[in-house]
Formats: sequence, structure tokens, C-alpha cells
Amino acid sequence: MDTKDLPANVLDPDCPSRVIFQRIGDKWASLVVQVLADGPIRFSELRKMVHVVTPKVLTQTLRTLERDGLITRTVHAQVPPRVDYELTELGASLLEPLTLLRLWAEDHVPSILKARDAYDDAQDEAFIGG
Amino acid sequence: MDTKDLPANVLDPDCPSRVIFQRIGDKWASLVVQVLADGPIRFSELRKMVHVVTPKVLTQTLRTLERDGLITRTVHAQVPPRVDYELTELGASLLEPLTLLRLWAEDHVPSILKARDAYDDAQDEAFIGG
DNA sequence: ATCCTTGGTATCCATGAGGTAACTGAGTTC
DNA sequence: GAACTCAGTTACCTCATGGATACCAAGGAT
Repeated sequence: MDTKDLPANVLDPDCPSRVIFQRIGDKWASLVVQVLADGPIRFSELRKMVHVVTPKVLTQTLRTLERDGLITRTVHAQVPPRVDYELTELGASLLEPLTLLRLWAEDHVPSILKARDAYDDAQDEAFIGG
Repeated sequence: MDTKDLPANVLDPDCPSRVIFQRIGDKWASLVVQVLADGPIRFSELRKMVHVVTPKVLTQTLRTLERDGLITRTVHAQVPPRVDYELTELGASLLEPLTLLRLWAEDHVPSILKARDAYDDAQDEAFIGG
């Protein structure tokens, strides 16, 4: 199957959309994007918002987002340095689907937790019974 | 800051919604959910759809989704065995936000690829110049 | 008897994501 | 001239994720 002329398809392992789709699931990337929803923010503030991410990992995340054109990095010629991160138009467009997903997650926490309890109980019973 | 009484918040590392949110970014989970959108499917068919995932990893993914109440697993008493996986109502409700995200990814592949090229070129120039 | 099927398990292993801690640079303040 | 600030960088380490491979169970077909 030649994939070159097909429309983008996340199920195709060779389609770049799959990589992008999975980047969204990056441990920090999607969190950072959502924090940036409130406007530009500097490195140290970002660190506080995302709660205990090490500078190395935050830098990695930010560089990746910058490379993908989702955020801009603005260095102010000051001492001590000030660097602001801001969503690009592209990055802002991701905000909408991402927010829906976040709301889904936040809304369905109880259902999922309940399902887990039920599953684990069933497992325990099977173990005792077997 | 006591988080117990706050609404679900993915930015809070102690909030279960964060774990759930990140599960969506799992390498295979969200792909599986999207394949299941077309109705129940058996293990081997699923493997083909998601393209070269090892049985171990697929099983892990499916068990996690089942535990979280997103899919059901139905074993048919046949030989050779037949096992069908199907979205639950909860799982189906995830389909909507997930699809929007997938469409976003598929739509913006060109923009992101372009941004990457520009970024990499800028890096090269900086290297030559520096 | 042996092989075929499906839907997995079991075991081992490599990769890399992410974490820790220490360090840098440059100007400003003390 | 020592210390402080911010925004990182560097080197090192750990552990979980995922992959490769082989194997298994159960019954029907040959």
C-alpha cells in the first residue's frame, strides 16, 4: 500500500500526523500549551504552573514546541535574563481540541475511577475463587 | 494548597484527571479507541489495523482500557478462540474529543512540517555563523 | 498422531524519557 | 569582589515502556 497520496491518517505508522498526534500525548507538552492559553509567560512562572518539572525537561519540551511552530520564544536583552513563551496562531488553534479533551478527562474522572474499582474487585474475586 | 475540594484540574499533579489525560497520550491507547469507533473487532483484526504492534503491548493496552471502563472484552466459547473488543458508552464518549484532536493533527501536518524545516534551517545558519 | 488456528503469556533485552545535581554567564547590587 | 538573579546547560543515572522471540492451551481437521 503506497501511502504517499493518501490523506493524513494517524493509523498509518508512516504518516507524520501520527507523530504529531503522539506529541500531544507528551507528558508535559500539552500541559504547557494549556498554561500558555492565558497569555505569554516566562520560564520560571511556567515551571511553577506545571508544578515541579525540572528545568532540563521543561527546556526540552519548549524547544520541541518551538520547533513545531506551536510557541515562540522571546529573549529580552535584560540582566537577569527574561524569556517569554507565547502561543503562535498554530499553537492557539490546538487549544480548542485540547481543551475539549481536558474537559472530558476532568468530567469523567469519577466514572473511570469507579470502573477501576469494579475491575480490581472482579480480579480479586477471580483470584480467591480460582 | 489543599487540592481535595478543588474541581478536577489537569495541572495539579495529584489530580486523577492528569493521569487520565496522559493515558490518552499513550502510544497505542488512543489509536485503539479510534479503531474501535467502527464497531466491535477481534484481537487479530485490531493488530492489523494498528499496524505492527506486538501482541504483548496490544494486550497491555487493551487491559488498561478495559480496566478504565472504556472498552469491553467478550470471549466467545469457540475453538480457535474469538475475543471481541468493543467501546463502552464511556469509551464512545471519548471518541468525540479524540476525533477532533486527530483531525487537528491531520489538518496541521503541513504547517508543522514547514515550521520544523524553518527551525532547522535557522539552527544550521546559526551554527555556520557562530 | 500431528498440525492448524486464535489469543494470548513468559522471558529477556534495548532504548530513551525523564530525573538529580552541579555548573555557567552576565550584569547588578551590596 | 562576592553574592544574587534568571534561564538555562551538562553529565550522569534510573527505571519504565515497549520490542523480539518463543512458547502455550484447546479443539478440529487431516
